[in-house]
Amino acid sequence: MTERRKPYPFDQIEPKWQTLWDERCAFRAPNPGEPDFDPNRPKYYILDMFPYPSGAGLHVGHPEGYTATDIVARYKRMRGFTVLHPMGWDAFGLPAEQYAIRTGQHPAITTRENIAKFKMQLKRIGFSYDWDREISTAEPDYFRWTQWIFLQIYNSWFNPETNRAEPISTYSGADPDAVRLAYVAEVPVNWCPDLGTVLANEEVIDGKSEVGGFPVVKRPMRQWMLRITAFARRLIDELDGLDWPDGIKLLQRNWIGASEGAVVRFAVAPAQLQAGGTAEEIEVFTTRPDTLYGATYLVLAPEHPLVDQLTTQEQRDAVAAYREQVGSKSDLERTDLAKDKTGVAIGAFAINPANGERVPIWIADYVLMGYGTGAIMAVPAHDERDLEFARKFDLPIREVVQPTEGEAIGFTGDGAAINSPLLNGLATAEAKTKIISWLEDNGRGRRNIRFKLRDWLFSRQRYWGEPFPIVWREGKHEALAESDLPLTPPPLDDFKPTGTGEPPLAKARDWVRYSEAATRETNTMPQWAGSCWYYLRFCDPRNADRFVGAEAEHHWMGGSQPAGVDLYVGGTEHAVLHLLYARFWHKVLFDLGHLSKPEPFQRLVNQGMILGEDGRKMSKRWGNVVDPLDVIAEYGADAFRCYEMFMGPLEQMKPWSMKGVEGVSRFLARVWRLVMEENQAGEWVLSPAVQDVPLEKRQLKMMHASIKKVSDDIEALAFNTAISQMMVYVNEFTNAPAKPVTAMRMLLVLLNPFAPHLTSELWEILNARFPDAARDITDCAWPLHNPDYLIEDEVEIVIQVNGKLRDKMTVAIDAADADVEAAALANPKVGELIAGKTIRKVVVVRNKLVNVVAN
RNA sequence: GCCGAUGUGGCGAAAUGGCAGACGCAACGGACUUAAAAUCCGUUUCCAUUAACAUGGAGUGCGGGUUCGAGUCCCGCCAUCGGUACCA
Repeated sequence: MTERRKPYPFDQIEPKWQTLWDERCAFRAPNPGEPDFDPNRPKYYILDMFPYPSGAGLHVGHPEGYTATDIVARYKRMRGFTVLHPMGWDAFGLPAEQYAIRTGQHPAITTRENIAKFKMQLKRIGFSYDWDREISTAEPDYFRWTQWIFLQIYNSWFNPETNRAEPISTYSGADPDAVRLAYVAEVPVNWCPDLGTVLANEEVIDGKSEVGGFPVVKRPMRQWMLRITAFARRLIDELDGLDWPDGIKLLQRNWIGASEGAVVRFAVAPAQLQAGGTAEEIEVFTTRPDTLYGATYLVLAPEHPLVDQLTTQEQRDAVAAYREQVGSKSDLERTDLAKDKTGVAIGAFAINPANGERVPIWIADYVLMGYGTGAIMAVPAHDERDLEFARKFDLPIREVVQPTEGEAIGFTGDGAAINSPLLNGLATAEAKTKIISWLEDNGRGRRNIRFKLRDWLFSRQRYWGEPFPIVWREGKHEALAESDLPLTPPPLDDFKPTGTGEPPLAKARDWVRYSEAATRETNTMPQWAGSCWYYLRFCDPRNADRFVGAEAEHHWMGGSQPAGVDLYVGGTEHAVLHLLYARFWHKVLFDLGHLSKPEPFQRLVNQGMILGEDGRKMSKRWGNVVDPLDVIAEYGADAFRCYEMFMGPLEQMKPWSMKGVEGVSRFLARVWRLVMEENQAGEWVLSPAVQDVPLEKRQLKMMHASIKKVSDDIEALAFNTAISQMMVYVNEFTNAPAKPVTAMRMLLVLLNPFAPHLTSELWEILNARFPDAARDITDCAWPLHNPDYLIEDEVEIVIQVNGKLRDKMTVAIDAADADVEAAALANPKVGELIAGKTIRKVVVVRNKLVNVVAN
């Protein structure tokens, strides 16, 4: 097969300019204090979600967001901003470790190879990253500071008085370890017996391991936790000022899940207290304290600590059996299969504080230990789950809320209180307020807000991650000194899980032994750790003394806006976890005085997924993965970039189409041929049609309309319509006998952020013949449109009769409404249509239309 | 179940409440060519009427509503996709 002739010589142009940009460090962003730093230029920080460098390399989905940010970066530079546009690698992580387990290849080696491949691919697309700022989370120079930040968190606590993180030294209580933001707890983790390891939540799908599909069970283990729940309120409230999609804000709010309600204390019926038991009351959390009179039984989570004390002799065996049964259930069984309610009464009773009634206490696995107080008051008449449970076990159901219409039993909305002496007749909102006051006055409860958000399980039993800068001495943890950082993982030949749940680092006996009396922590941090603060390191990536220099941080992350990164683009898959974790770390560091602003990412945009040509998700399995390098080899990087943006709105999911790439490639070739032509020898030379001549009126209009449209569209990230406009621009000039050099230059400038190689080359060629402009197109200032050129003296307006289009006419711009109305009524078609009818109204919209209403 | 997004030609898509389908793909026709590719020009929502220029009607998932006028705003459905799931 002979190679098809290239529509224009992108295969020569693109490497040429990529090399030049590299040599000139064309996209270097100087920091304050550096010689070429210009304090008069405003800063603009444009960030991509950096990739995990997998073995498969990039597919065309990755560069979608990267292309969008690159266009904005190039555009903002031309608008006079100093743009920080960096790229790096989220280099710790499971796939490299799994690969190591299979092949014995050290993860550091595969990671290095994968990074090299990713970087080469990105460079071939012509992105304007400041490669001097490249970072990798797996390099000691980087993870040293990840460990340092962990120590900041470890050495802090959340002071509820000030609502801020503070150094642990300001805590006056007896046991600082009980309030640290990083703490150790025995918590249930995802234990996968077949893999012999603990899995992160994100590695568990439908109760089975992502790798291999083996069952996963909950098992309590000693784990490091981060106290993110202390920041729940702020993480919700401080979303308000951010320029994020509403859907993402909502997702985060729901994930954090604030519920307003009350804690109610139920006294345990005295005779029921067992020998040695001290529990006198049970705290429940409810969002419907107004239904207190309808609480006909209590349910505790099976793991609730009071269960042992409260269970009566007769019920011991049944309770033990039930707890055994629940404990052995996998997640899958407890959620998916176990929709059917189960539970067992423990024999004890409690007193409903509202009416003094004795109500039975049950345990059931539909009540979760991890939420609220791990105990509920069941109001079967007004809660679906309680109703189902009560019906199954024949427990009493009392209606206490009357809906405006319909059946009270099973009604969970707001209504009027009934059968509730203190509250009768009150609407739900008032009833809640009143009963809470009553509870508070009587010492039986208080107003309370609970969050769904759980503390962050921060340790992994893995090799390829940041080791904790912690040692254990006599069963107690203590921090390493900052001077001991970075703490590098030990070299290890055998990365396999131990099978016992003990981390692989435990195999490095010498490394683990810190001193005679102390041993190192052997857990490692999760992959999220490195990505929690990489945007900060980009501000000052080579700083050896601090995680980020104060001046650099202030410059790039400060400013007049509420937060630092001006534009952050990435996929929705990180809408919750990454963005929440990063905000949390940022707030801790902010509270401790290390940062200028409380929020990291001011403006967030999610790019939509690119599907395969068959409309399915791109995957090896379907064989529909497209490699950017293949596209670039055939059509060039500029066509690749433009097509990625021309496909449709950035946020939308859309399928790939090679035919579409071809179309965009034809457009770029037309741009090339506006300026170039082939001579007899088949060489491309500057076309003689390009002349220094004035523009015709309609050409001037086209030029200025395009400046306006392309500028507005880039600001709005509507790249597809910006490209459409440039296509129209090119079509306008394609058949013009002379191509005015002004118009050609203008087109190149507008197109430059999208197709930087092609436009750089043509700019250079034009400069050889018309040498009165900037030497390099990247030095050009972005143009401003002149609205005067967009004004017409005449305008075509639409004539409607009863809202239907009937005819058109041309009138003078801004013609008086009365004149337009008269002209419309004089129109023969209108006359025909309104014959015999009465004109009720004539609507005239200036320069748009006239609508005659008649019947 | 709950939350969110989306629904417009054969396809990707455009449209501050004011000419629905810009721009591109595909298809078809023409020019150039010995021929093809490439390039350039044109047609292309559907239905009906007409020899033809053309004319009429319908049309943005479905049903209502607001308005002189609705793809766009409001109410109620349906479908697809994504997230989440006993959170009291």
